[in-house]
Amino acid sequence: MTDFSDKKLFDCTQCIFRMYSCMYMPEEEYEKIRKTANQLQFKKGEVILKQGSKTTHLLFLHKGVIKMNYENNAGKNIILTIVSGPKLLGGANLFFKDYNLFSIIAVEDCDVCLFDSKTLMSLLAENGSLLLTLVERATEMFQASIFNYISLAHKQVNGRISDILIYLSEHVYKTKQFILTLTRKEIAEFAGCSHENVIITLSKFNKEGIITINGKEIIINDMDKLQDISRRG
Amino acid sequence: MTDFSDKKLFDCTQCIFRMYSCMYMPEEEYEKIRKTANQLQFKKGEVILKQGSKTTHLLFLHKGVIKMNYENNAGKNIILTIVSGPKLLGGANLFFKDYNLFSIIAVEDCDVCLFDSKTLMSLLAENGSLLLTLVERATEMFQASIFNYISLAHKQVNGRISDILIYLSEHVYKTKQFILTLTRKEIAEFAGCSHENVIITLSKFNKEGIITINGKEIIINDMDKLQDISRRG
DNA sequence: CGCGAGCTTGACGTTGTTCAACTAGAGTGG
DNA sequence: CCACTCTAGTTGAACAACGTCAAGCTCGCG
Repeated sequence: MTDFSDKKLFDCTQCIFRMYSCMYMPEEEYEKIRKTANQLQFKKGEVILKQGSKTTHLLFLHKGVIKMNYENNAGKNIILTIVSGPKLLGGANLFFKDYNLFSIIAVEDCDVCLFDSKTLMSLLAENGSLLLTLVERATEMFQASIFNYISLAHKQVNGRISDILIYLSEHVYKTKQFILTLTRKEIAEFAGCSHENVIITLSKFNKEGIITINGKEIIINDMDKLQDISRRG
Repeated sequence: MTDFSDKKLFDCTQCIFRMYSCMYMPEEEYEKIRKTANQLQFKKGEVILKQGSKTTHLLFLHKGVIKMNYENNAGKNIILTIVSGPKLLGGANLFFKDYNLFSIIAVEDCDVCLFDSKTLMSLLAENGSLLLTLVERATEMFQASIFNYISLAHKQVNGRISDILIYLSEHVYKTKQFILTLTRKEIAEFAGCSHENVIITLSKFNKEGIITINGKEIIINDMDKLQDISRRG
């Protein structure tokens, strides 16, 4: 984690969070929030918000990829979702609990802004339109979570891995040819199966020509077939 | 579905939704919402909100038990969660999409109030504190959904059925001895397994004395053991 | 009485986990 | 510069978990 305190890592005038805010509140009001902001850079693997800690901050992910990780009481890791910036995070916790239900961990190097949630909430209580917008954005992860849930509940590993490949391609890396920054073990934690099973399934897809694997690089050759496998389960 | 139009089925002054509302807005404002309200009774099995239909209403469940049901494109039903009143529902969809992501179906006879969402939203935009409260209540289902997701992802059927029994006992029927209004098939759709497997697991728990089954009635004898099975997966 | 829906049980095959062994690459220290 | 270790990836075999199928059972209802 790197903190440059007074120095600004990224330009606040370009910030999407600011854009939302200033649609609904005067610049001076936004300044109150911005003053509580803390620009940070996280390296791959670093914990941004820790499960169980107090929810003192709302988090805006400018750039990079994170995983939402839940560690159960048996010490097993479960990946709830993978998200790439720019996106508002942590609102999930904000409306529920005074502690984080899960950890947010950098999967790639990330640029992040932390906002003091108390200041923000007090402003939001007086500005319903902004709150509505933020709630809409912040709860996006829940929708992803529900569809993951459906995928896990009624599909076997073939279908789940297909779902994950499609999701990564469309929502995280935003291209059909990407460098997989997740390990096989992490994919297993996302798919809810053993890492051996991930390997077997991926190399099966590779042999069948649906995808091409070059080390860490994955190319999706036949998106239709992948979607077909996903549909069948 | 029964609609008495002018007649009032239940007393609005006792309504929890009204209680929330009037904490933050004058009675006259609340009256605007109440005028759009539609008191309805649904019988077991009736669809209250249909998946895919427009989200024109927010739903307040006064009394009864409902299931949130997702039908996938293969025609399979998946139960996202089971909820008993009094509870605010449909907020989930409200903040995402202009159509319902899933159906809400009565599992027991239900007393329900439907509110026009446009009227409500316009009032909410000017009343952040109420909105915050509603968001907190309405998004409760997401938290349940996440924990179901975790349960499904990394537990086998023993653990999942335990989770469901604990959940039903603590959050739906609110007692350790209850009449199961769900069929074995519905439990299977909730747990993500075959209905035969539900039966086998339940009768195993019965033989081991953890629960007692008398037809539709279930008594949880050993909650600790159930929680232990849930923990181990 | 007969019918259908929900429930139950056992046999059997498929799917997925676990375990163990092996390979390759990256980092470390003598 | 090489041996050592650690991590990630890979593969196959044995075994357990789970779904599917088929049959029979009970209960409520027309």
